[in-house]
Amino acid sequence: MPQQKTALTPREAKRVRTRARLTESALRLMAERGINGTSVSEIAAEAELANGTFYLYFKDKSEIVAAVCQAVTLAMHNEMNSVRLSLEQGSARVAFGTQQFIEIAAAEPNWGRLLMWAFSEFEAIKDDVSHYMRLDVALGVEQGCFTEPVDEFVIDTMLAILRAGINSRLNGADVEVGARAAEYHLRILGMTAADARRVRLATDKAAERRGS
Amino acid sequence: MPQQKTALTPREAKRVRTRARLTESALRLMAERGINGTSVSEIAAEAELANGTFYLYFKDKSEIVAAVCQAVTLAMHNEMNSVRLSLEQGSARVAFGTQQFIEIAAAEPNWGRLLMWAFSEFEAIKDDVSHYMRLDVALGVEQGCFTEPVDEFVIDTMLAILRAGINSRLNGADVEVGARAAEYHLRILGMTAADARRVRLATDKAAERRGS
DNA sequence: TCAAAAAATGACGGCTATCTCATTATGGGA
DNA sequence: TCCCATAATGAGATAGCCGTCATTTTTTGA
Repeated sequence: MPQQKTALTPREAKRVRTRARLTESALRLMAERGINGTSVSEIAAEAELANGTFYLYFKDKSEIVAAVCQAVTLAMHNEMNSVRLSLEQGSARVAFGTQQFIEIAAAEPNWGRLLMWAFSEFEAIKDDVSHYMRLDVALGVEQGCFTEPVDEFVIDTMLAILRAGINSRLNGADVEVGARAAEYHLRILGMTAADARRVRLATDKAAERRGS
Repeated sequence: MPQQKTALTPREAKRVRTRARLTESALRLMAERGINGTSVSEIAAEAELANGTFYLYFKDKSEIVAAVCQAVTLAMHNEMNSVRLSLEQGSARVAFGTQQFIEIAAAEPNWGRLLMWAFSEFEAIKDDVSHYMRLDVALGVEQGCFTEPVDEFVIDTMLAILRAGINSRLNGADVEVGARAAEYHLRILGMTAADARRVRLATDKAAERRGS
């Protein structure tokens, strides 16, 4: 692969750095105080820039909100994709994805907390988060793992459970809520409680074997 | 029972009427634009009152928010309590409560929409909504209907599913999402899919027999 | 009928937020 | 070295909201 890593002029590099400082500041503040609870001037101050500088990098506040939310969900998915994609059963991918998503949110609380706020204050986040979930569910349906009819309501319900799991975990709940959320997902999709547990346990082992 | 219906002086009656106009206006606007998205002056204007009049009836905005949210959850619970309390099984109460709560929210969309906003913008609503849910779940546990350990996370998950159900229903989904949410609740609580369906169907019949 | 009490008014001060723009600082390269 | 494109600044224009209060209007009941 062509390594054009630093094909950036010094000027471009500075631009990239400053922009990153803004998004990182925005992430920190928004995770703590919420999206609506964070002002542009606060973001700029946190990045040690003047208010007006912000607008050289983002058209308005909604633009940085979208950028930060997208960056976070992308980072979270990247962090689990190699293992996730190595699993061949849709049911296993659902179980792993759910558990792992919650664990990453707990390990990187700023990501998790931003997500919690975004679920309330930035509707579009749901599309980003549910994207991979939909793929995994579709795979499982194709393979006949899931009997329940899979429609929008099922996805919404799964998202709601995922959210509850992240929230519990951020508030100090035990690791096992991830496992429970994963099993709940499988049960919602039509598997028996016993099968759900079996798949989840098997997935745990497989993931451990392949995990970093 | 002593009928002291109009033991109100004319002055008191006017006060009550004006206050009601304010809460009704607040409900309408907040259901439409959200709680944070509705200003005190808008509420006053909708009630055809001046801005300052609002503050003769409520200390501040948070006070009317609490009043409206409490009134709505109370009204919703009242609307289903007679049937709900006549059911003897905790599992039946959970099934009926869930389904009915969603149906009432759909039949009275302002109530439903306010609830949706409140879930995001007025945390305390969760206590009001989950209050009866907790009682019904506890009853079921006592009766041995539910095998799953019942802790905060189960309640949070159930609330999340309830919310997803109301939301779907308000967005035009079919009545059956209520039934599905009810069955999901029972499954989360440890019942098999088959048992959940059986209980839900039996509850439907019992409720129909006793329903108004 | 009419004075006193209660209800209602709406302009206003204080605050905070967004976004603009004339101006200044910086640093890359001819 | 020093010019100039680019980056950064921060005061200010505009707007919205909250909550107050001196004033006016309405209503009651003697």
